[in-house]
Amino acid sequence: MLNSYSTADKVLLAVDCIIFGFDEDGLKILLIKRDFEPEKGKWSLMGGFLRKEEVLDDAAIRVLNTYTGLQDIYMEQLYTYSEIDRDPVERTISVAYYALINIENHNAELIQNYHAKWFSVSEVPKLIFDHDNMLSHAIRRLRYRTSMRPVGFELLPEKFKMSQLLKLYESILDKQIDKRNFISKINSLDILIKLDEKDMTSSRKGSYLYTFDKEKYDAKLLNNFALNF
Amino acid sequence: MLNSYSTADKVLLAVDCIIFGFDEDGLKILLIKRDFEPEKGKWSLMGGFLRKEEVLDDAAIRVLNTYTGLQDIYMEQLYTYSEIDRDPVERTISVAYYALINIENHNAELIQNYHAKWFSVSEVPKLIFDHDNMLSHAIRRLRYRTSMRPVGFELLPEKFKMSQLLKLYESILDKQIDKRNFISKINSLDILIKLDEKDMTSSRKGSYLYTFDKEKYDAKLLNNFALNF
DNA sequence: TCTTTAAATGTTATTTTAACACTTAATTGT
DNA sequence: ACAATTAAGTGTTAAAATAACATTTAAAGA
Repeated sequence: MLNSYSTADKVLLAVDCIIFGFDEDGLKILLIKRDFEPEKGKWSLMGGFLRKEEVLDDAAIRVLNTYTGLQDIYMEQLYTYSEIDRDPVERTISVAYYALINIENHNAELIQNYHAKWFSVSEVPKLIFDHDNMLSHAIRRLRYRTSMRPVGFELLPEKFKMSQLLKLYESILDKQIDKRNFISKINSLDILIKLDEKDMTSSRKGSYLYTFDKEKYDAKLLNNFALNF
Repeated sequence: MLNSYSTADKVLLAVDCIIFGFDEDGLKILLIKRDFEPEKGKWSLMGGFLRKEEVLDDAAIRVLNTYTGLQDIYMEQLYTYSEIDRDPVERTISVAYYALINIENHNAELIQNYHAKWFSVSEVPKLIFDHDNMLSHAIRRLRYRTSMRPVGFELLPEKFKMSQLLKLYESILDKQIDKRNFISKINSLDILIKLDEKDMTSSRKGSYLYTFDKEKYDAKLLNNFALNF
């Protein structure tokens, strides 16, 4: 019988979070060293089980908050993974989410307690279970998102240099982008505010700082466009 | 405690299938009239519960096969829905899949047994639970897919007219497309084989039939491209 | 004042896209 | 037989977007 609630099997549902950050070294993800069996001591995404009275989005937020102390974070559901033996302990279905966070804003203490560490996406160690698979899926999704919607507000500090934004796009798309073409395309989106302020730390000339125009940025987030670098 | 398998809640996991088809009237979806409570008699997507020993993809395939008799169908996981009260009987998380099928190939008898019916996407009745939401999500996804990868092989009969392919694109994207521009773009993809055969049923002049070059089609399916109509 | 360093800035050729209308092949009706 | 009908088939051009490319500038430090 297809549709009997009472006889249907129940399963464990987990959420796992792929947490992206960005700093001067490029695109990073946050991993934790598992402190329980199985695979204790191995690197892993941050995860937890869904609770009965909780929706998946909230479970993902809770997991992220538990490990990083962060709230109000950009998250998106990625995919649901259900291979029978993906978790060797017990059949567990996992819904993956990815988050974009500003590395400067996270709670370093919490991260230390959980033995968490930022890794460059190009230098990620072998992860437990099917987390490698989730990560590569998340990177593909982030690349796609970057070509269809603006990115940066979630990952950069409030004030940033154009060269930082360029580097962010280059690390996400994993390719070189012509500086002049990049600037004119970004400017055509009309989502940046150029400040009078300069950052003098990185060059003698100094470079202007920018912020995102949050309203225009959010408007662009809603309507997909194609931005080809 | 975040990670205790033994104390974590278990939940019911369902799959629901959004089944797209295409005929002379345009893009359609297959719905069933529920023959059990709750919401008996209302229109609904096809669904079923995940079994303990089954992966989600297989559950979606099983549900589709049960209602249509079809096998070897193009399906993609869409999204996982977890609102607390989305199913009034019991907390149920549902993983939605969408399928593209050739209407001509389905098993009409099975569909009759289950009181299934094809609806034009523009004339879909109110659906149970959050199925309306799933459907609009699926349409968005299908539109996106259509702009990034070829579509048609899964939905059209083996031999088809160029005008059918055009109409398929127009119904998916819900807009008029210039015939000449369409043909030159489709030809530039190099996925069609023009047959010597003509279909004489629709016009005095007759129109050439085409098939997809399956190998080239599948190759394009893997690498996203942007096709702007 | 000369050197150094990253920042800032525009132009042009190429490619892609969008807009647009007439001819053709065959059948049907007179 | 020929005129009318119907959907099929076919190219050109203007506009827009993209990609390629190099020099100048502002300030600090030697």
